Amino acid sequence: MLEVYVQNVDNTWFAIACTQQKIVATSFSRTQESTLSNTLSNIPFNMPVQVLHEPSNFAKSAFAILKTIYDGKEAKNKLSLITHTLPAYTRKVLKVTSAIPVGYVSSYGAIAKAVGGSPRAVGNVMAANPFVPIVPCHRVVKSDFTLGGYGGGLETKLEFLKREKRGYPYPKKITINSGYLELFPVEFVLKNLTL
DNA sequence: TGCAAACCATAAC
DNA sequence: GTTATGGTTTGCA
Repeated sequence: MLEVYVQNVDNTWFAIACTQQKIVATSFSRTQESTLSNTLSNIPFNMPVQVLHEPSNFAKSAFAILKTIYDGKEAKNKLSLITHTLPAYTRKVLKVTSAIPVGYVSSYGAIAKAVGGSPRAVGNVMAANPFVPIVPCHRVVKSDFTLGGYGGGLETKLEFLKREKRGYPYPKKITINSGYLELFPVEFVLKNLTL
């Protein structure tokens, strides 16, 4: 039986679907309803679920981590995610996306170069990300540094990136297994958006 | 700039 | 099996 929790922190709703120690899905949004339905829609098969109101200790710590990430801060503790129910390619893309640090972005195409497949296939994985914002799909933008899409709305994606500004000056590459991933300072995106 | 064609993993038929 | 669908990219006018 999976446990699902919904909680409001500083005017944002967060939800967690989990076992005793592991995360199956997370999300956040403006309303309790959409947050809950988002999370429920990412639960694989039809695993039985109970929605609880009093958070377990594990849920409490998970909410704290979600909020830390949401605030644009470094999360020192990591949550363990249940991914074996997801397709292999999806797992690879989510894993590489997780390697993008706060303060940097990458692009759909750059991730495709790192893991194989096409930019559009990567976009499809982002759109279906069950672990928002733990897997930082908000740090994936188009190759011209415009925003691309975001489930929670582009405004939300932009605010996220603003909070993650770190002032890094240069792009860099990090090595993934046998390949590399290109990273760019968030400022490359923010600078472009002077309207 | 704008548009068409190529791209490729998934989910839905 | 097959098809339709993208949170894209690239090339060319």
